[in-house]
Amino acid sequence: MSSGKKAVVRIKDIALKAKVSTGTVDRVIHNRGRVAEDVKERVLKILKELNYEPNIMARMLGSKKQYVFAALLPDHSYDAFWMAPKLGIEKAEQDLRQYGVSVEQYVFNPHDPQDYVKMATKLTKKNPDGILLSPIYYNETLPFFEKWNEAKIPFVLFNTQIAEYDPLSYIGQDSYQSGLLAAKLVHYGQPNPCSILIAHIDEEISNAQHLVKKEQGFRNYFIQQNLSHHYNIISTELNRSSQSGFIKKLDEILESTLDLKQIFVTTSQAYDIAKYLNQRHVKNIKLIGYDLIAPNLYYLENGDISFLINQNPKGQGYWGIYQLAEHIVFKKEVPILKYLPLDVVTNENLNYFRDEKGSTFVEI
Amino acid sequence: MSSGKKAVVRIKDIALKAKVSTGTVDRVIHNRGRVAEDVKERVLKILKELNYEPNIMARMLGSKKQYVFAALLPDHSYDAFWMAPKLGIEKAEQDLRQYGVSVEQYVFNPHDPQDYVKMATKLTKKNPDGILLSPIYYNETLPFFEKWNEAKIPFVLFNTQIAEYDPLSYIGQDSYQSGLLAAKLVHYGQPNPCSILIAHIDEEISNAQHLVKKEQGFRNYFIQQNLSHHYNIISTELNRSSQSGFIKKLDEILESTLDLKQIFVTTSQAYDIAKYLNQRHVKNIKLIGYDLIAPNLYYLENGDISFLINQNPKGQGYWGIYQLAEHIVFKKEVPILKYLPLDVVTNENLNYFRDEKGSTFVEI
DNA sequence: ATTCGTTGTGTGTTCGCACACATTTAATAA
DNA sequence: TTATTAAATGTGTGCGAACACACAACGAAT
Repeated sequence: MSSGKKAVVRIKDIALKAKVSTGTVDRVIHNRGRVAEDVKERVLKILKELNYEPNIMARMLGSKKQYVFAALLPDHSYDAFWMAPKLGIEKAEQDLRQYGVSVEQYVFNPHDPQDYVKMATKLTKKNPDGILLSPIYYNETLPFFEKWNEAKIPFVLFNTQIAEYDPLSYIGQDSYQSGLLAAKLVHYGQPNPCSILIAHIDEEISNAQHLVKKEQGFRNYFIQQNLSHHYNIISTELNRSSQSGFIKKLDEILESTLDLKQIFVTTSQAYDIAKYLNQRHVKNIKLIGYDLIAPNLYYLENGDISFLINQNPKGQGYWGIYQLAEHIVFKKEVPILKYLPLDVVTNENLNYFRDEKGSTFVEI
Repeated sequence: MSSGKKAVVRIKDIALKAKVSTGTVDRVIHNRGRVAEDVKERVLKILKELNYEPNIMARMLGSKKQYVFAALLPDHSYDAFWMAPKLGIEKAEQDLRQYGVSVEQYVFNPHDPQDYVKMATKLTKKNPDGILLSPIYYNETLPFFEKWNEAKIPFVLFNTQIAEYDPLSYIGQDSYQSGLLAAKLVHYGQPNPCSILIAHIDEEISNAQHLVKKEQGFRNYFIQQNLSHHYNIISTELNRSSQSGFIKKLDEILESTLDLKQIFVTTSQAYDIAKYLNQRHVKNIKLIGYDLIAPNLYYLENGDISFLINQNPKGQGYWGIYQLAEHIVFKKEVPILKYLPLDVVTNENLNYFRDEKGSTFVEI
């Protein structure tokens, strides 16, 4: 049952009780100095005694302070995955507009580290109040972390984690755990011995730590379940830059692996495997992939992809900006790590994860 | 790139553009009358044109209005499921406290319709500003809907839907769709012909429309996929009031259905089936159930339950109160129907749905 | 003795909205 | 015509915090 009529304490009440003016109380609260030591003590004591909490509405109202956040993220025209974070960022911007928050987006070509550096430099020059970024280039990112730390600009990472140079927080998925989850789904759908393919598409595995973790999680599931001998797990890196090379490599794998029953695609390109399997009229291989982008949804709906694991990319963008605001605008504490849930999406529950009416799901 | 310094539109701006005073604009906005028709039109047009949105901070600041909401829900000591909505309600209350919102909880014994009526009556006497309830008794609820409609108290339903007597909104899951989802999971894990059991536990199917819908969805999946001939789907109602009767009935089913491979429990008592299967040392039957309550999690973790479908009960409570506030406090429009996502939960992604640190997932 | 600077303190204004109150305009009755 | 009233519109104030500014007191330097 809720508590009664808890009289709200105002600065005025504090001032009255301490026999000073509101200005003095204000100076004490904000530690602006110019208050006699004994008076300060007295006010501080009463502040704590009456459990004063500032009225956020009033605080926000008065100050016309504008906060400019910067978001550094890949251009979605190169990879549709990045559309969703962008939408999340824009939704957060809209929700926070009345608190004086605006977000400037700095978009780079995800295949060009130099462009990444260029945009990061440009962003830094603007000296924003907070930064949200997906640091897909490790080495190129570190110097900026140093700069931002020096300039005391808090930054939040999403989608890709770099633990060094403490960010304000990281928002994204737990890649290892998501590998475990994929393995569970594979195992559940394929209890009998067979071969399983892990496919990394269009990414240099040496440069993409999160894919390595996915694979580790996937393989470890079977080890933990004492099923290593049941399954023959192979992994490959595919590259779509050459369409014929892509197909040839898959042809080779299918020819040499007759009992292949499942393919786990660690990136968002499961649809390209589905397309290939369709072309080759292969029917008995099941597919699990990532991300609810349009081409994936097409194959999910007609059953060629069994499951998609949703990384909630829109939530990542939204929550990233929101975390910045929580810290900078509302001056609240924020968790350093914010893992978003691993959503198992099938044709049957797709509608609730799909971004139709501009809604998405995030943590409260 | 984000839009520039879009100056926020104030009543003053509207007034200026419409060549009237702020008072007139105010009257138009709040529909207080006493405005000439043509002026009203003009202001309305500009309002829409400039996309005016009231500044919530300023609005809240001025009025020290207190809102009291009432929540009518079953006592969680009878059924652990109801703990989560309660937590959600309390979290929403906390989040909304600074807008003057408080929530009074009216808790009833879910096995006693009279207690339900008693608490509903008590609640109604308090004349709250809004009501959130789970109307588990259809007939007993209708008269209250009428009363509340007369008294113009908006009410929001959660978990159980009653479409008549339009509520402000309904928050919960789509039972039919969730049956479809369960069927998909069953089918995926059991591609070969077998028998499947649908078990309704501790509920009169005649009095629980949502269970019927779950079964319909489940069965229709196989019909839609042209798999009816592959699977022998049987359903049963079990009652735990007699432990021996419960076991005897299950014994009979298992004896007479040798190829039983999957059991779909439509209620939150999958753990009791898991317990039974353990006692009988049955290993090759897979289980799918609902709700992340402790005993279910136990069996999910040790693998006896394959999947749990999460109904996001905490989110239902949270969002229910939040909807009321959106409508009553913030005077925004709210969707009549709010389906929460159907979460597929396994041991591998459980942690993100579990309510550990007081967090839960809801739509933004 | 005056001027200055420093420290401590109080006052007044602003933010956008809601609502009470004041004033103007138009319509109608005497 | 003027008085009376209703309708239409304008003005003013408070909400609580933040912050600019005013001002008093006092010692030090000129």
